[in-house]
Amino acid sequence: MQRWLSIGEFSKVTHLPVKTLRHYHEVGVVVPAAIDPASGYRRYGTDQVGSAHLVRRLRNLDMPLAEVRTVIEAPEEQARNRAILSYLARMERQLAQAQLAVASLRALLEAPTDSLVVEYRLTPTQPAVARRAVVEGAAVSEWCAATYPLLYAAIAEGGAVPAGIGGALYPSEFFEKGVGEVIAFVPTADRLAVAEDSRDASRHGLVEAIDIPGTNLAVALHCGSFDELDRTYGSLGTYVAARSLAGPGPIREYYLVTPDETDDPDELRTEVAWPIRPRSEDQTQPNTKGAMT
Amino acid sequence: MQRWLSIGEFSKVTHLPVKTLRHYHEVGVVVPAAIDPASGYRRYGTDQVGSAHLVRRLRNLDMPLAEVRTVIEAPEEQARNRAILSYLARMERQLAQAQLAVASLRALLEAPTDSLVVEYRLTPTQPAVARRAVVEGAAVSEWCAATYPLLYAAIAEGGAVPAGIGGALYPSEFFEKGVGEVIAFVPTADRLAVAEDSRDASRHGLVEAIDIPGTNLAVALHCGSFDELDRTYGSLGTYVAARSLAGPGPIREYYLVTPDETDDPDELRTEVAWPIRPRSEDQTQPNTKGAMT
DNA sequence: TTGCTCCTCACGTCACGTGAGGTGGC
DNA sequence: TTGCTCCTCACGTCACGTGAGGTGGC
Repeated sequence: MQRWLSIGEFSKVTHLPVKTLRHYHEVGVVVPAAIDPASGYRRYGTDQVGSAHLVRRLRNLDMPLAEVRTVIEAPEEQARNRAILSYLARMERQLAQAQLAVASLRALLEAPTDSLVVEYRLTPTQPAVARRAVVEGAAVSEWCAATYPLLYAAIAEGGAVPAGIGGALYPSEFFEKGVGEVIAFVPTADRLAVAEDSRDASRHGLVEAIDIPGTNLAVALHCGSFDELDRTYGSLGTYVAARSLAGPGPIREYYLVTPDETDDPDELRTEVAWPIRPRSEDQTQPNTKGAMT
Repeated sequence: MQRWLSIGEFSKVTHLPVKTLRHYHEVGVVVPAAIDPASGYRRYGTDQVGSAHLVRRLRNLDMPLAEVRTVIEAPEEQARNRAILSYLARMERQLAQAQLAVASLRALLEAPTDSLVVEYRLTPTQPAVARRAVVEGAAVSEWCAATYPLLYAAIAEGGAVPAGIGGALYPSEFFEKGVGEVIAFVPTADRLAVAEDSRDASRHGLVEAIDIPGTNLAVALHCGSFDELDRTYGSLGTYVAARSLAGPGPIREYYLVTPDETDDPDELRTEVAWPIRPRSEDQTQPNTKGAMT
């Protein structure tokens, strides 16, 4: 009664194309129960159908094949289901992402280019608590959302209060390679000692006390979702480049109104700060405003 | 005042990695305004920033680069926006698809394998109106949704009424290659003459009058979403293979309760009919029932 | 002059898809 | 015996990513 299924039969009962099944065999995701030694024909067991259905669903959700393999090789059903459910959670976040991307595209098509107001600013060197990590472009808002609570907690633990707006440093590499070391920080009045403890305590949520170096900045205010930030980068970066103002150092963002404070993306306020080389005027008049339409 | 942007600067204002920009140059999606003849350095114009932003958003939505290129090369803004909006509509359908895939995976993990009731059936050759097309696996439900209204319209136009449940024929190739010629049909009492007219009238919604050949079938009822159909295929196909019953001809589906009749996917009813070779019992007792758990 | 930015070229990756050319099973 | 199914290579595709090795600009 126990019969094998040929690759064609298995294809029909799993809805996986034959070429795909051969590929899955090659990479070890769905391995036939037996191979006919004479003909080389693949023979699939009826008990492999359920597993193949699972593979098809996971691939429909774009789970990488390597990950699919570890899921279906998981010995206990518990671990397997946990892996799948965590991937589902990731997927659902990604779906929300895609919907934001659609909204962002709509916005780009409809919204006119805003007039740009650029402020020149000379920031002093400032102590801060900070956390750094090598982050991918797409993951940065998630990482920030996880980081700032840690920073505020570290400040509170140190018996201090924030001395300014929280921000982050993005090196050129972050944009040019799509991944780089990002430093999120919250300014403090003085160098915090407590932060050194938490540095030793845990390598994961590693919070440090550092100095954010002073520099000359060209600053523009971005109103709206982080997904739209490239537009302000475009306007400000073009403005800076057209005037040959660019200086060394990472680009900064200051988060004036954060997702913690509002649920409406339109109410978010972010300053984009482009490093510029010092100019003689800046020495005497550190806060100048220039406008462009 | 008009200045060029180097690839690094352009990368920062567009949030596109340098390697990606070079690739886009190579394939002609974002071509630098000028190339320094001495150094080979790419020079981007400030007016290219907006277009690059658009490219980034379209790629975030996984639009193929070739299509992105035609969009940004579209001379009139009208045509461009139409192309984008139609892609957005496609995307939103795909997002809905992905959410269904998540639901389908959840269902697979939670639902137990139902007991399978297999009915043997000998269908006579039957006249029908039909429409055929080479369809991809993923597009089939959409194609069917567009097709059945045409078929019912053709029957009404011919002054006839449907003589049975609508269905479709799926050749092995459809599953084994992932694409194949599908024939959707609605039975009629007699061969419809009018269908010949509509055949001449339009090559698009080409509706034909054909005979659906009689055959022996093993039939199982599928309750629920089309996305879950593979499970019934798995049970029924395994059942047929284990008993070496398989015969020639396409697999059929009969749509007893369709999405037109209910909005709840759980209420959908589809018969999956596997062609089997004739058996002596079937000659005398065409309708037998077998049950399996 | 040093270090940084930029260049090309060739190859790798991921998940298949596409023939070509040939053999086994009913 | 014929036609169908199945086999294995080898190469193609898509959208980049990854070095290697080298040069130009401030």
